[in-house]
Amino acid sequence: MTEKEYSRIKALCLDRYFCRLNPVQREAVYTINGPLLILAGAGSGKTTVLVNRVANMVYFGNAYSDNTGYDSLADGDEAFLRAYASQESDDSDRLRSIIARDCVKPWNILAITFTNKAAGELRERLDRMLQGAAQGIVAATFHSACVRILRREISVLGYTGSFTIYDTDDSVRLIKDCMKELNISDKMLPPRSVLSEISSAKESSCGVDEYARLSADDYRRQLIAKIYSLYQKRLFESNSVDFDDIILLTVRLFEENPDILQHYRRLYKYILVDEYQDTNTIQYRLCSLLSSENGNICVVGDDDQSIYKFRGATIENILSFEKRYKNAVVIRLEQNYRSTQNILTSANEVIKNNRGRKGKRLWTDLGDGERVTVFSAEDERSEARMVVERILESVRSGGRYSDNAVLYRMNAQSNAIEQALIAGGVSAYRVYGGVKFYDRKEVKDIIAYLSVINNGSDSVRLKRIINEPKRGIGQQSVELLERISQSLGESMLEVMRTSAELPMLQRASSRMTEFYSMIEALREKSELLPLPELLDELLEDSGYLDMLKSQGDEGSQRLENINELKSTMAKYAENESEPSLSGFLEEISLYTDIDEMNPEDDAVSLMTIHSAKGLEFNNVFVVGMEENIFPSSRSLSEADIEEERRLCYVAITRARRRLTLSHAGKRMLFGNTSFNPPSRFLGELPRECITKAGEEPAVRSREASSSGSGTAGFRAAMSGLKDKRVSQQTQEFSVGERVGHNIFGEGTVLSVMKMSGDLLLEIAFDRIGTKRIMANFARLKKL
DNA sequence: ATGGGGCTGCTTTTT
DNA sequence: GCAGCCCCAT
Repeated sequence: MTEKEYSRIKALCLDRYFCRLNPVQREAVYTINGPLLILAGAGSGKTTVLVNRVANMVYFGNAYSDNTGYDSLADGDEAFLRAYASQESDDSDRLRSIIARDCVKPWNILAITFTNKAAGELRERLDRMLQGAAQGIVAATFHSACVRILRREISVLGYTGSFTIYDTDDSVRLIKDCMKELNISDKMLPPRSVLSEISSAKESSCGVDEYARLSADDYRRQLIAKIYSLYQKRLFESNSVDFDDIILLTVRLFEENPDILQHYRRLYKYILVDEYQDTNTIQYRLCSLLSSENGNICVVGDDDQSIYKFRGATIENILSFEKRYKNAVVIRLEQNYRSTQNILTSANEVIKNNRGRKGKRLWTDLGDGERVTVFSAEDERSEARMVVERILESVRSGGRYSDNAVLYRMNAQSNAIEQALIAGGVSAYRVYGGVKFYDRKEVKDIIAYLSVINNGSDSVRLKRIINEPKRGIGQQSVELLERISQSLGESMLEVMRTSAELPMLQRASSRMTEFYSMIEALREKSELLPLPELLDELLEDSGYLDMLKSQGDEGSQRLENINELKSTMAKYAENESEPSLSGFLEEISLYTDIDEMNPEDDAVSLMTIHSAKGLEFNNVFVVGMEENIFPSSRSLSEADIEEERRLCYVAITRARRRLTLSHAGKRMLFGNTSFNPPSRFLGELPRECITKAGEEPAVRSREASSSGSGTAGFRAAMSGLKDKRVSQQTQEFSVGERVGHNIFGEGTVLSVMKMSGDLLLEIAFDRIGTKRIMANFARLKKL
């Protein structure tokens, strides 16, 4: 057999093996070495490609491109290959044994995703496709992959392996403490914004020293630099890391320890990154550290679905992949297997208005399908009623509740929909997001107890429970205790143990040693008892159970939540080969409730568009398509608007068969009413794909304006201003009066209030909706 | 040390 | 419109 012929037959065999894929998908599957960028449009079968590509790596290795051995085929092999290619044989094991070359070992593959859910799905599909051969492949989130590395290696950075992972709430508490210690008022500098500043510094791999260096001429940044530095010191003393540290410390570990880096480079020879458009600078750096030697990095993403810029994601990573990796292969998956053409054309037309994109057009062979409905409602209540009617209609004609999803820009919008569902007799719905299970106070308290048992240095969580339930260790004592602990360089728990010997703590010492003994006893039990039993002991010994029992109905509700935590624990203990307290804490600290989504239960899904990414539904409603809502009133720059538009693109492409977009002329939100014109995105939909419906004319509804609104100056003038109750008339402007503004156009005054020598007006502009502005600043004209 | 009342604040949020 | 947080009064 000639080499050419062998190569041809071999390709036919592989094509047959991967016959469920389209040719472009197969190309991606065959490209296993070197940098590869897969631009995967929504619904283009990206996970299928990833799974098949891994299968190809493990089963066939370089078979596709490696032609060696064509001249030394065993007797019958050639006939077999021809038979296999023409579907006369199904013996893929034999195919493998003939053509496979340098197969990749499963444990040399690291697949990184963003959510636990995506990681779980990937793992499951790999298992299904590869069966036992998938053993050893690491499919994990960025965070869990890094935690795994840190647990082994972090001692070289001075932490110990049992470190605690702080969530946002813990971090804010710690920031507050630091600010108090530094005498920085939280009025001037809100702790949350300090945290987000520190977080974005970490996301662009900017450490404490570098941050301080870059802050020389900015007072605010100087303050933050001080807080950042103390915050980091306290984290270290508590043997704790925050979410961003997980990645940052891993990168630092690699950069400062070439031998460790070398080890992981040899381990993870093949790296796959899903949702690459959502990676931030530090994640990029991590990937490039790991892959720069082998160059085997495959990233999958869709620049049009990048919606997490506000969390530090930089679309640059995907846009400049080809520049960073010179020999990168780029493959575009544009065939969509999810939606009808009307939906896809709508999505294409909307996203076309963005400038910074790679450019692609989704298509399908599923046919045009129904037109997209654009519904105009009078207010949010009738909008919600319309949604419910249509859901009921779809269920009446044979659909399931779970075929339906209602998507909105922000969680606060869920209420109106929920009310209407209840009113319409639909109890089969589930609201995702909002208050999360692990955010509940009692759950956090119990987790704090467990954290202290696991890591005695964890001072933030110790402080959370030291007097919960009340045991007479008040704020005064805690502050004293903390100061002593800091000056002695010992953990608070340790100081409590020896409190009897410290004159300053004499008064509270018996209660402190008692608390110490309780924790110590529980720690000993934690080494002997199964986790759920440890939890029982904890509830008993700490007095938490008694406290809840005395709280009546609310207490028993809380106890129920704790029991739910207990069953999560039991489940964990069952599934894990070596269950441990620290393992459990780690798992739940990296867990969110959208992971809970259960395709089994037949319920309407209510969620933000952000949470809907990656999901699909037959029948999708996007409500609140209004200026100032979607796009949000906070998005003023063109870049912000583009991100909103991508969000709109994500929303549209969730729909498989039917899509309804709606807006309300009048909406009650956060306790006041606003009149907003339809979203500009509605105006970008192609006429031939939509049907208009609804209760026009809503109050003051006009054509969507597509012009950008506002300027940096106005943004500055408006930021930080808060609306207080609707107030009485003042001498200059009165409610109901018509006014003109040189940028926003004409509008009606909704409310007026005095504010620092000026007037804060709330005005419903005809063209761009309700805005709050300062009268003097805005140079309003009376009409 | 604790409990209640008023004031603030508020997109989105993979981990 | 609501919840969480801070402060104050007890």
